[in-house]
Amino acid sequence: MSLQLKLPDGSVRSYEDGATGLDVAASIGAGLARAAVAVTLDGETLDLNRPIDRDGALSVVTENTEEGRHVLRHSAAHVMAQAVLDLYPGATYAIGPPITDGFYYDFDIGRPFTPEDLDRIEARMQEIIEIDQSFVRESLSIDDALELFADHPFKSEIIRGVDEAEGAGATEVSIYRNDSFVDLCRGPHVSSTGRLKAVKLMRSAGAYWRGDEKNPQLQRIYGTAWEDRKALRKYLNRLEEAEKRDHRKLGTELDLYSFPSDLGSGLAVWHPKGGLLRKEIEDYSRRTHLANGYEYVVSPHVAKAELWETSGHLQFYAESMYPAMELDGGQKYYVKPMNCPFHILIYKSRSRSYRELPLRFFELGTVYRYERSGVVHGLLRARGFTQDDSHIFTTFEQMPNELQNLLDFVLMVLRDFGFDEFEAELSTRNPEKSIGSDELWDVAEASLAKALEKAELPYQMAHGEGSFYGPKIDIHVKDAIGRRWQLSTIQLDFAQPENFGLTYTSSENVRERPVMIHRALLGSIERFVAVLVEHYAGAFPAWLSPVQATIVPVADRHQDYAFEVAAELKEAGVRVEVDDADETVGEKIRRAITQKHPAILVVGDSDVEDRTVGLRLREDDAEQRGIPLDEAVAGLAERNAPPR
RNA sequence: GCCGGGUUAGCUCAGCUGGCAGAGCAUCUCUCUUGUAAAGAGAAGGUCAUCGGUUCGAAUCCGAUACCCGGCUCCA
Repeated sequence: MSLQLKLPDGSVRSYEDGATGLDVAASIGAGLARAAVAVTLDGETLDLNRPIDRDGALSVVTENTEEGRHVLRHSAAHVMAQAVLDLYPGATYAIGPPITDGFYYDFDIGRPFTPEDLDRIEARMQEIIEIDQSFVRESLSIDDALELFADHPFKSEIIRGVDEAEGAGATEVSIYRNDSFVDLCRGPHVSSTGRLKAVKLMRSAGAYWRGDEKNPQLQRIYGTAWEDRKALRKYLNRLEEAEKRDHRKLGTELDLYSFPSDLGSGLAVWHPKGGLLRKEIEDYSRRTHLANGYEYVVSPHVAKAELWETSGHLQFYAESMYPAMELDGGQKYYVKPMNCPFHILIYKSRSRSYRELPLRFFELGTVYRYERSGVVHGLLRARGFTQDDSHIFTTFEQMPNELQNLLDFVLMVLRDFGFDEFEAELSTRNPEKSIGSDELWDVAEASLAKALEKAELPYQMAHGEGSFYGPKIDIHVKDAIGRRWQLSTIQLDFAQPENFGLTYTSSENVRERPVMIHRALLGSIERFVAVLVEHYAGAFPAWLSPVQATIVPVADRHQDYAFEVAAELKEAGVRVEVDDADETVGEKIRRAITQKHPAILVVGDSDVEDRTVGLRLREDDAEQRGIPLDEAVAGLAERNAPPR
């Protein structure tokens, strides 16, 4: 009997019975065999040294692919657990999966790991790697496995979980041994520890068993593993680059905003430069909404408890709300965590006709949410923030078209801010807990999906992840260094129109219930600014730059002319600064560059005489001399114009 | 909220086992009058986060509080 394996290039090759993945890889090429860490057979990943027991489509997983690194990292996690169990008798281990860019393992050791512990563990791991122990797979019955892991309660719990989840069919689990270390594991693994060429432990942290804070807290160690030292170094450089772009750091360096501790956790103040950046974003937002059929509304920051009872927030959302203020003889008021009830009240302020729908109320609404103290994170997760929030009230029939237009609008806005890679997530009904008719949900989900397809937006389904009151789309952008950020959200709501008894009069003169769409495009201005700062590393497009041009007089005698140039630029709408400090030209240029100003104008003797400027643009990194002032002003004014 | 780490000048950070609080940059003053990434000199700047404790003596040790940072969502 021979084995028929179909390779990715479409060819079918025959192999001896009992051939392993490594044999197949070697038959294709020695280089491939060296780089191989596993194979996939009809989608199932197998160890390289596992005999292939059936015909199928086979491909070789190499170590420099995401899938291959997954295998490396999984094996590295085992080696780390082995090192910890070696070094700390009495420690017990929980789970250790590969994750994006690395791996972790959770331990119960009775105390936290210190940085010195990590050094020791990493050193021990190196020893294990150098010994080059083989990973050996075995299958065990559930009962045998329970016996083997009798001293390790977390493992036992997992085994019992496998037993229940897979029902009568699954009576076996697999384990992997290397030397005396044994771990419950589905695999696959590299053939031996020597394959781990670039492993580094990153940090330790507390983590709850199965992520649930009611469970005991374990000690987690995060590490990373790559196919070679070079790839590891590249990853570490990437982390460094991300750190340089950190919006909290750049916010201080560029004097945009700060988080005074006297204010309280999660609350920011915006300095003049940050204020300007923010104003540009807000102006753009108002402008484009007004140009796209939205009506601008304004609502207060507090409202009576009854409003939040009607909306259901006090019932479902109370722990994220700032506590009540009591006044007027016991009347309770809450600071708003959301803007929707106010827009609903505007809708309800008079009777509505089908002729006015869809109604689109837009507001830059500032809300306050009591985020748990451990999760606030600069502007990305704050306790007070302003949403570019809108609520659209539409008939059921109009909904598909409205969603289509909305999605186009979202993408236009995100593109205007310099994002061009998007990904969406469509969250659908959870039948266990949701309100509204099947028809409502089906049409809504189909409309969302159709809108995504028409906009040619790649999307993933998040089945059952919709909230109880409606399905939603979240839109993620990819930034300049490849990170994903969730920004926009479009959320259908079948509950609030019901809660507030919203109606409109149809063409047949009957009362109908509108559908409500919540949506925020930038998300929150705060979070959006944070993402912009990190995306551009502080070097914003000219239209968003707080300072659009710096004028550098060469000597004191050029200052009058410098201010004249500044006045002309200001006249043309350019945000300009004159750096008249008692410093050298080089120093002033350096300051402007460090502050990421998009244009620097140097003026000296010849410029005063000829009414010209020396111009240095951020992207050119070289100066042009003797540009006529009129030309420079017109050029800068044009370059600084917002996208619309 | 929980686990761990942290908070020293506007910023970045030194300050060892308790014994007179420091540097660089920024700021201010003076000199220099400058043509594309840091001119020179001097000065000023601190309740060592806050409150309490231990001690002859606390930035340093202990406790509480506030704030910050890393995690707690990748599932054998």
